[in-house]
Amino acid sequence: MVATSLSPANLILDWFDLNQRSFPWRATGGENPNSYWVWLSEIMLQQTNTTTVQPYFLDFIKRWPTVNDLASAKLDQVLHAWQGLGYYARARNLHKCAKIIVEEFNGEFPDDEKKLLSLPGIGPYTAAAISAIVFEFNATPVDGNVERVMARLNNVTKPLPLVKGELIALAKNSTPQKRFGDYAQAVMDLGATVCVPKKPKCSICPCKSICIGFKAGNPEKLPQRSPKKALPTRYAKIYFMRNHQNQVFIRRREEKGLLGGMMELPSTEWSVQHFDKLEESFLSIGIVNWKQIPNSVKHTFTHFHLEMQVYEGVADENTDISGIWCNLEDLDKQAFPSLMKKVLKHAMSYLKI
DNA sequence: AATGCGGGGCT
DNA sequence: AGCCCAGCATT
Repeated sequence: MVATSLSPANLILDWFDLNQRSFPWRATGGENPNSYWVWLSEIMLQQTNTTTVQPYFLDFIKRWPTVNDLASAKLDQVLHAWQGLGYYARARNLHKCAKIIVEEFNGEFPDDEKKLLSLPGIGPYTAAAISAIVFEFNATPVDGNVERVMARLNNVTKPLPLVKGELIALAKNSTPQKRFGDYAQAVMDLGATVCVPKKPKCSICPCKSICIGFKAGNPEKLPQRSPKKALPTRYAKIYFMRNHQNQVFIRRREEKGLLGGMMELPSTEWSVQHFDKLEESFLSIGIVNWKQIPNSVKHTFTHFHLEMQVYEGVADENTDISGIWCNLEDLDKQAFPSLMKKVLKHAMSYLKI
């Protein structure tokens, strides 16, 4: 049946069979996927590349081989292991979800897409991915890869996010009535290795003959996106404060919001006002002789740039603010986000410690 | 529907 | 410097 074998789904599945990629979370041969591994990897892979995820994944399953082990861990241990991976709400929800799986689902992930969707950190994409990959349900996970492949195959030229619903419908309609897990991974693999955002490799694409976007001539322009706003810049002064025992003052950020639950050095407000307009409350809390460290630390978040001037000083014995005095050699045991690692490196490099 | 939420690896 | 990414939660 030529018409069937030339369907996009069959072309993609045939390509997948010849181009299997190996990942530590992916089942090989005939073995069943490990639901804990699939779930953990899918959470890590939200907005994050496989190359970035792989070492974190291996570290996690070594520390916590089962969902029961993860549920028994302290949140701070999980945040520490997650440090550098970003989107820290994922780590908090991961831990919360593990506890629910153990306490309410007897340690087993529910074989029900709606129940999966109700769990913290699991949205439409992840619920569909687990349903298809672990349970072989008829589910269609739609991520950025799938959106791009669908937009090009069907030459959808209207911009995201306007056409998101349309792309989801196209993805569902092209899902074959077989091999749901393989197909879900096949489309994403195609998007990650062939139908890539820049300079797609159409010459080796299994769908070249049926791709309307390719036929139209500019698949690399798809999907279109609505223009984004320029990021504002915020400024702050941040304080590398030691005491006479040569300990560093650190504290924990609030559980919610930006870098929630992670450790930080104290700083002024992160203000759109420039440095010279910033309040300098830390200059008056019993510190002698703050010195500004030359240059600044720059960092970019999802929605703003941040530029920080770093100050160093030694606190007198009466300094009384809320936080932790941390030994220098214990700093790497703390759950610092990348920004704080940059600041620490900047200060300690300057101070030669 | 819009916004907040990291960080790294491309070009 | 801008782009993208195996998205979710909140409002």
